[in-house]
Amino acid sequence: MLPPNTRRSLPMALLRAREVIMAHFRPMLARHDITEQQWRVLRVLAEAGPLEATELANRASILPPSLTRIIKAMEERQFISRDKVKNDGRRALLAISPAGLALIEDLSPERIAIYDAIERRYGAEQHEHLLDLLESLIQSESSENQT
Amino acid sequence: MLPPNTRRSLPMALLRAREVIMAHFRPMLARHDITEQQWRVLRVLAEAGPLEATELANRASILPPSLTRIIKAMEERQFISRDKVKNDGRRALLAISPAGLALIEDLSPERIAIYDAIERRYGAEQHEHLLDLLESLIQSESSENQT
DNA sequence: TGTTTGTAATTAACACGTGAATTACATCTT
DNA sequence: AAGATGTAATTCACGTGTTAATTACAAACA
Repeated sequence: MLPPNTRRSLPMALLRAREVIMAHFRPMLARHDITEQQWRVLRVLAEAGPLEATELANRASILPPSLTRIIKAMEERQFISRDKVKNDGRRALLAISPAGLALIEDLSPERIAIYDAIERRYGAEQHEHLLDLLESLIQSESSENQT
Repeated sequence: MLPPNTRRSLPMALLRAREVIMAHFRPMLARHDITEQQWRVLRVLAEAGPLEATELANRASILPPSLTRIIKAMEERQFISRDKVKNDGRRALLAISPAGLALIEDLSPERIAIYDAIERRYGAEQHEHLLDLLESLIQSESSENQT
C-alpha cells in the first residue's frame, strides 16, 4: 500500500511492457501498410465472424470514433465489408473480406514466429502466469467496484 | 507455444489491463485539465529532478515528437521550465516549477487513494507479483535478443 | 579552417485516443 | 400518431503515437 512511484507502478509497467512487445510486431505490420489497430480489427473479425460496430469496438479495445475511421479506411482497401442489419437502420454487420483473410493468412507464420520467440525468451511458465494475472486484474477492475 | 489468439495474447491483455487501470485516474486528471502524458512528465521531473529531453522521454516513455509538444504546452502553463546547458546548444535542462510541484502535491492524496483501492481489490501479493513479472518481461525483451 | 559525420531536438504528415456534441434511428409513453 | 427518451454511430476538436525528414549544433578529421 505504499504510494506508487513512477518506476514501479502498474500504469508505467503496463505501458513499457506493451511497448517492448509491440516493437517486435511493428516492422511486420508496417511492411504491409496496416496499423496495429487495423490489425486488431482484422484479427477479431476473422476469429469471431461478422460483428456489429459496438461489439467489434469492445472486442478490439478501440473507441467508437477510432473505429469509424478505421472501418472507412479498411472498406476502401476492401479488407472488410458492411451489411445493413434489417429492422434497425443504425446497426450494420461488419465482416472481413477474402482479401482481409488472405492478409491474415499471409502474416500468420511470421506473427507466430515472433510471438513464439518472445515466449521462448520469457519462459512459457512465466508467460502463462502473466496472462493469468492480467486476466485477473482486468476482471477485478472492469466490474466496477468503485474507485 | 500455441498461436496466440486475440483473447489470450500479451498485446491485448496488456492493453486492456492498462485501460481498466487508467480509467480510474482519468477523471482526476481531467478535472485539472492535464493529460495522462503531461502527468507522467511532471511525475518524472518531480522524482528525478531536472533532466534533458532525451532522458525525460525515456523515463516517461514518451517519444521525442510528443515530448516536444508537451514541453511547449507545459512551459506556457508554467508547470515546467527549461535552461540551456552550457557548452552544448542542443541540450536543455527541463525542470518542474513550483506550480508544477504544487499540482502534484494537490493530487497526491487522491492519486494514492485510487491506487490503494486498486491494490486492495486486486490483492497486494498478486500486485507485487504482477509488477515483478512485468519488470521481467521488459528486461527480457528490451535488451534486444532479436526477433 | 572547412568538410564530413554524428547527435539532439524539432517539424511534418497521418493515424489513433479521448471526451463532448450531434445525427439517425428505435422505442416508449400517452 | 406525436413527442419524449434511449441507443448506435458519427463528427468535432484537440492531444498523442509513429515514422520520416529536417534543422541545429557538436565532434572528428582531412
